[in-house]
Amino acid sequence: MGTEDRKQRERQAREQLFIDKAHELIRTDGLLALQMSKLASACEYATGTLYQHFASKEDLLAAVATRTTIQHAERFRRLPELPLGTRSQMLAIVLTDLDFAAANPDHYRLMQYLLTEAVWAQISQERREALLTAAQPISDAVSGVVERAREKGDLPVAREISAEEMGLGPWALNQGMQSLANARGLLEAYDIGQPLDHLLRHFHALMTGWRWEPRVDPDEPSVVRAESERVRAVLQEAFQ
Amino acid sequence: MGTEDRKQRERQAREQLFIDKAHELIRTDGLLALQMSKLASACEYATGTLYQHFASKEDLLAAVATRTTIQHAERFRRLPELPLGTRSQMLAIVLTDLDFAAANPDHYRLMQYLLTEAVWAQISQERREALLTAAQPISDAVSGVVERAREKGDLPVAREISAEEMGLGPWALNQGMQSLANARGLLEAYDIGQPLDHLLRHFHALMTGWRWEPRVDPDEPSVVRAESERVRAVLQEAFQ
DNA sequence: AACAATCCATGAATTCGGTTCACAAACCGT
DNA sequence: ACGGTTTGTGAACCGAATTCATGGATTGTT
Repeated sequence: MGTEDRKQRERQAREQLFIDKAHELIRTDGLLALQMSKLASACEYATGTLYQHFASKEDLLAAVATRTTIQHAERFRRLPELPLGTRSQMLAIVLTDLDFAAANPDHYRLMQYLLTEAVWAQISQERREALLTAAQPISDAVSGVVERAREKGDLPVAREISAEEMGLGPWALNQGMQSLANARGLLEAYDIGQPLDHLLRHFHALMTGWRWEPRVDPDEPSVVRAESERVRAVLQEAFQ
Repeated sequence: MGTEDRKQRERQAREQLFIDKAHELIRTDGLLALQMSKLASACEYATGTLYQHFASKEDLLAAVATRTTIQHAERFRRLPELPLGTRSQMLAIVLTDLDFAAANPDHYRLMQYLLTEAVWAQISQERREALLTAAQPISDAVSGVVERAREKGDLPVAREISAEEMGLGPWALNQGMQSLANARGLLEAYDIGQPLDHLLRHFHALMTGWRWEPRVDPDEPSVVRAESERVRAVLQEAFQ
């Protein structure tokens, strides 16, 4: 039935419009200022129409986060092809994430908000799964690099730890640093600047601690910086 | 003026009552369920009275978090006296934090919520500072251990990184793992269990990567477990 | 002790914004 | 063209945070 298809497409397009506009409004006015009625009228629809697409405001926010996550995840798909050793590929993941966070400062904040238990509970099962699924390629990329590193002998296979659990280390380090960096005033209060530069050094310490070869010494900032530059150049090259 | 003093004390006591009761209500019914009017009547006061103490609900929550943080911070004060090497003292910090998080599952969630930009903005300057100040001893404990380790030669002094910035690594790792562990369904979706056990292994990898002596090999779970047991025993001994 | 002035607890009223729903318009097949 | 159904509308609803006019308690004064 052709008409059915068209309606489905139109519905889809409208949902996209809502999500894009919401993202835009969040970018300009902040998460706090987003109001369902304002969003609706900005899209030239009635408030009720929003609720034909999203079960709640949190649900809408989850949809926004999902969309952004899908775009983000896209960058990881071609990672294994890069002309980089496994350890540098892992660094490439962290750098990609870092750059993405810098370009989308709201995204981490939004994710942090959504993953708060109180908020998470307000999101429909369906959207929660969609969000997790969207993030899957990122997790897969991490596990994939770990597996390849183990196969190639770059990374000793430690007992009782899966590739996913290995990847949890850099993931948590990254996540934690983003949270801390985003909490306005927190790190400043402790005289800590440039948290994200330090993230890279701690990342190398972590990798070296697991004996992931070839080692990069976290002690020497210039070495760490040079390796980041090298990997960034490869990423730049590969992705236009 | 004695009467003034008494009134101050009573006011203080009432504020404490509000904070304690709020903490209790959060423990039993969850953060989501906390209502200002319910809290007020649970304390046998009118709603408006709450607002003589707290500028907003977020302000109240910050006060709850501050109180808990002060209790938590207390545990770090006597840390330098412990009969442990510097690296084990650092582990002691992580373990203390871990145990505290296990005993106060709401605290991390509450902190995560409060540090969300949207929420943070709702808290009065005063309370924000109080919360940061309350956490200061923890940060001091971390920096202190790093400094002592450097002095004793357990930890090489890396270039361009302060003691605070060194401590940022384990802090971020810890924080990130807590966030991930708290996001219901997130780690399960990626087949990761026991995230906090893995935290300890990654912690040792990080420390070893910075060449903090004496090394503990993250590869061997039994070694990691044994070291945790040893340090836990010392903590147990010291703090009754 | 009586009185005025001040303070401050009270809880009903206000406000705000997310969510619902009765109605109407648009759409569909006959 | 017409009945039936689906979909969009936005005013009304509702819950919960916050405010504020009120009155009772407390303090200071004569």
